[in-house]
This record gives sequence, structure tokens and C-alpha cells, in this order.
Amino acid sequence: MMKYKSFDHMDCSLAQTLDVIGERWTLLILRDIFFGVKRFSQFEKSLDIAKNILAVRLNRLVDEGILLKQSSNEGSHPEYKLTDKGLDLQPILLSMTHWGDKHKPNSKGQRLIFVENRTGQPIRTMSVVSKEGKKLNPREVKATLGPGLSDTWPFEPTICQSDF
Amino acid sequence: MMKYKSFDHMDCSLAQTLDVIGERWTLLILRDIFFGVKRFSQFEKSLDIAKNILAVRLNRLVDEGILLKQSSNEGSHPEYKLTDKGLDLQPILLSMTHWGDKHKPNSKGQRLIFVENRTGQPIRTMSVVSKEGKKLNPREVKATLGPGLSDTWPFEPTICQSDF
DNA sequence: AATATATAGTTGCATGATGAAACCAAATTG
DNA sequence: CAATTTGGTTTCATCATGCAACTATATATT
Repeated sequence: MMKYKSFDHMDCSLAQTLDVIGERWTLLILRDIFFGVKRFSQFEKSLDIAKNILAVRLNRLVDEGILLKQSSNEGSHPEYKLTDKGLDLQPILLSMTHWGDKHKPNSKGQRLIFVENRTGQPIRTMSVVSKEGKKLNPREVKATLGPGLSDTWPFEPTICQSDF
Repeated sequence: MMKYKSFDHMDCSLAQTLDVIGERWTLLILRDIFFGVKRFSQFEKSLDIAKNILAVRLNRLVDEGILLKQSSNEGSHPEYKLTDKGLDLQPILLSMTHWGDKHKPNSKGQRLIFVENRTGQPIRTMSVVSKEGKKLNPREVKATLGPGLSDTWPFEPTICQSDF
């Protein structure tokens, strides 16, 4: 049984990431975990997802080292929790949440406000920041070739940046 | 013809975002545009995507106001470019790229380095930042209900944050 | 100007992924 | 210890994607 070609073969960090978390439901499952959901039936209810698909997604995330599947005492119902690798996904989820807040808002106002635990102050909107800590617009950023992509750059060298 | 249920009905900013950019190929198309790709045949070659799917994805992005389809002079081949709404996706793409850099690296080193145009200095890794500008760990952040989600919060009030 | 080729799609069909329902064993509850 | 819930697996129908053939228009060549 041949599967859809994965993005895994592409030598691109974005494609690699998508290969792991880009399938339908996966990011919503992760959102739930960030909100404290731990068990199979909770995901099912929260997401209205088919059991078989949920099982496939959870197993994949465990295989990829993003989730840990653990039973408190031997033989009890398993719980899923984020590994450090999984916690590192938070900027992705928050960037997407902020984009939705701005461009697909709820008419009554912001749905969720993410705050710093300690102070209760809202966090900053996710944005691209220069080395010196200045917020940067898309036009102020370009890509340059690193050691990993010596000569295999797929785009014309002159257009590592769009003129938008 | 019934389609897969979209995530559009969920009152969740992340789900809203996924509904627009969460389908297979969409984020890779957007990546290419950020790198300067403009035309149908360029996407085709760069991504090795089927023409019909590419057409569907591009049309959707245009419909959603993320891309603009324009022909320089009347009747010439169209070009696709990012709107401001589309440019706002940059933090999402960069967050995903940085995660891939860290957790699915190329053995020879970083593939691309994103730098500030003006200075040539690499930008900071995307991260969650407090109001005062301090980098925050996942555990230091929690969600609180905004005006948009008055009473309809789907998770138990006590678990707006996972204990990880 | 006429011809050839590339571009930007569209259409129809085969194949892969997802969804719904039935089923089941082990864990938990009463 | 009986009943129910949980955490799945399996099967089959439906939807999405991939592939190849086809087309009309735009661009390049002679």
C-alpha cells in the first residue's frame, strides 16, 4: 500500500516540521494537550474525531518523541503528555492562534488571552524580532544559505527574498 | 457532495487558522511565495504538486485574501503575491522552520539563516515573550478567558493550563 | 505573420486518507 | 462480581489527492 508522498525527503525545515505535525487533526490534538487534556476519551469528546484516526495521530506523535504515553500504575489507563520536544511547539501554536485572533476574530472580542503566570500580564503577540530585540516587518527579513544547504538551493540565488 | 467537516465551526483561533492554511501543500506554497515564487509553473516545479491541487489551493488563498492574483498587463500570465494578511503569516512559517531546524536538522548544519536585511544579523529564534520582553518557558504561560468566549469554554475551568 | 512551444489551467479516473459504526478486551465503577 | 466506561481495532463507505490527457491562451521562434 503506497502512501501519499511525505514531505520528509525535502531538505527544508518547514517541510520537515509539516511532515510531523501537518496532518489533519494533529495540531488540534496538541492544542488540547497544551490545555491539559490527557486521555483518549477526552480528545474524542473535545474534538469530535473518529477513534481510529485519533489513535493513529497519537501513536505518530509518540513515535516522533513529541508525546509520552504513560500509565500511572501498571495496567491503568494511559495518559499522554508533552515531552520537551513537544513543548517546543508552543511558538507555532501561539503564532497560529494570534493570526486567527487578528484575521478570523470572534465578534464579541478576543477568545483567549495568554498571560504570564507570575504577573497575569498578557504575553506579546508572536513576532519576528531582530538580534537587538527590535520587531521586524516581513520586508526587513531575508534568507541566506547556511552550511546545510551548500549548493542545493532550489530557488534562484537572487530571489531568496520576495519583493512582495 | 458532502466535504470533510471543516474546523470553521469551532470557536477557536487556532482552528480558524488551520481551516485556511492547514490543508496539505498550502504552507509549502506560502513558503515558496515568501521566497519570491510568483507563477503557477514555478510552484509546480518547486513542489512537484499536481496541477489541479495547486489550482485549488491558490484559488482558496486568493478567496481568503491571503494572495492577490494579478496580471501585469491585460491578458498576460497571472502572478500571485502576498497581501498584508498573507504577510502576517510569517511568524507561523518561521516558528515552524525554527522547530525543524532544532528537531529535524540537516547533518551538515543549519539550512537557512534568516537575517535582518539592514544589518545582516540573524534574527532571534521565535519565542514566547512577556509584556516586559522576557523570554518565557511554556510552563510560565497560561490561557485566560477573553470576552469572546464568555461561558462556552470547552475545558474544565481549572485546567486552562496543563501541568505538563 | 505564421508556426511552435510554454503556460495556466480543467476534466475524468485511480488510489490513498478519513469518517462512521460495529466490535472487543481490559480497566473502572457500583 | 456485574455493569459500565475506556481505549482501542477492524471493516467499509466516502472524501481528498494524484496522475494523465486535454484545451485555450500567451509567449517565443522563424
